[in-house]
Amino acid sequence: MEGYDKYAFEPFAVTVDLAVFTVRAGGLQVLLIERGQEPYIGHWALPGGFVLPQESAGTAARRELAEETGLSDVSGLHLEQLCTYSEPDRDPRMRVVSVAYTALLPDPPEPRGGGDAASARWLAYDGLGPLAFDHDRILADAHERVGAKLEYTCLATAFCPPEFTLGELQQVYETVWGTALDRPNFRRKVLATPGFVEQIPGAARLTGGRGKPAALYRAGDATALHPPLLRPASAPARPPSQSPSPSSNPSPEGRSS
Amino acid sequence: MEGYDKYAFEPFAVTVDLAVFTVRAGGLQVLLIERGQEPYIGHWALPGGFVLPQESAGTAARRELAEETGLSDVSGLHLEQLCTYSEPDRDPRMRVVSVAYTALLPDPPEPRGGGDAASARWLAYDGLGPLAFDHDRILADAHERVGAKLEYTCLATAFCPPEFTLGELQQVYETVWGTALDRPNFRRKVLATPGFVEQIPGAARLTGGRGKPAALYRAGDATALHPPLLRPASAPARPPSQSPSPSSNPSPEGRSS
DNA sequence: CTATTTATAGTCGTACTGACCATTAAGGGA
DNA sequence: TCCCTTAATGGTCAGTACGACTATAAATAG
Repeated sequence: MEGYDKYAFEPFAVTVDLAVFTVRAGGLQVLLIERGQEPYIGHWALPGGFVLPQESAGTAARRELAEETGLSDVSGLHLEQLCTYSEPDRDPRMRVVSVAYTALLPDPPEPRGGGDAASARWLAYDGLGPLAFDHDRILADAHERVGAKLEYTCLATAFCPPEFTLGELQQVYETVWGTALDRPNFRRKVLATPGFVEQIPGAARLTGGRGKPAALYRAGDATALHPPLLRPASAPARPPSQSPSPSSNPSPEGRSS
Repeated sequence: MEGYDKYAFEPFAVTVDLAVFTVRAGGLQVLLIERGQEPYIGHWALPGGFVLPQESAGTAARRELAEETGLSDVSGLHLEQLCTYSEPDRDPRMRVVSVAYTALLPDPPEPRGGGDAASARWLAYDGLGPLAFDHDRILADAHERVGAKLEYTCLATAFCPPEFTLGELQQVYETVWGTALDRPNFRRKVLATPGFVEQIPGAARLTGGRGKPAALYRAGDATALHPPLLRPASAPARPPSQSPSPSSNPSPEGRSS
């Protein structure tokens, strides 16, 4: 911070990029926009935009989240700073430093074309083609972060609507991790963690028609999971197959995919 | 990323700030510089500086680390991006977005006055007065991050010299967490984790004169701790008393201390 | 009515952990 | 020299957590 007058500094453009996840149709989906201009015209990219002069990056991220999803109230959603990407050549047009955020949505609406998004859509995380800029890497980092936070926080309820069954909560874990979990054991663990979920007395939901009705739960007030709910060491292969996260090294520097 | 021509954007200055920790004299110490000009003249601040036009934030952080510590080779040191701080008013002079990094050093030298640091010094983490800008918050976030990563990674060896005893390794945990740990249990846990440490055959070190000589160990090649080594729920009070982390909310937005 | 599906309840053995106790090997002081 | 202190090391034991598994209940599909 010393030496404002000793070092010349170059102005940077500062943007936010959003990796917005949801669990729908039994799979993990990501909100993406299709680029309508060069560079990377026709490629999918993460939604995002410039940080305005009077707002913080977090404020900008929440504003963009509202614009891109079309949701009128995004104040209750989970939004978390992921990492900042600053490779000098990550945007061929100019020097852009981007602060990436991750958001989790329960049961999202189809995105409207509002904001500056040409055409925003929910796409399955698996089998995504190459994204624009370094967004492959950002998305992989975001996926890894979300998967890790499911282990030791109560974050999974952020993917669920206000009332949910334990089966739906388990599907969140299975979808993000790409692994199958033992249902009785999962249930035992969740219920043994105070404040993770609380049962709604007398309520039950028919599970898509078949099977015994499941009790409904609300998110509790706990935020941490002690002890954590660790994902199995090796993924025992689940129906919606999951590509293993390509970023084994979480360091954000050193490469621009 | 769409709409470069629709939104006007204001240029930002982009800097890096470093929270550099070491364990010395039985306490946690931080590398700080004393500000020689307004604002916050006379206050202590985290070392840092501008990101240069042709470098990434990570490159800038490593360059600043070498300049401020006076170390000739910082390539092997642990350096990790922490968070980006972007409150519009965090620097009264201009709009500065700062990418914060955390570094861990074993047995560091006294900092020379090189680089642009007026006077850099190692200060005890406990009992620090208010720092310049929002550096109190950055430092608290860094401390919390380091403490958390000790739980589920093998990061603790980054605080230790190439050869160390298990007692020294335990002191790292106790110093960062501010809690006392049971020595036999700690030993059992560390040795039961494959690749955490490996014994140097036949080597032993006299522990400051008194007591049985301790075996020497090297850092292993493992990076993760499965299962994790969780810190005790409540801190059972250790000699170097530790101020509980003032940032219970890890979100980096919303306030500028 | 029967098979199927899903939720829920419980069992059992292993692994891990926290709280201890015991032994070994060094130095310091009377 | 003998004994005490200090620190490393080795071990026990019980409680908890967890993975694998079996069993029962309550709904629908045919």
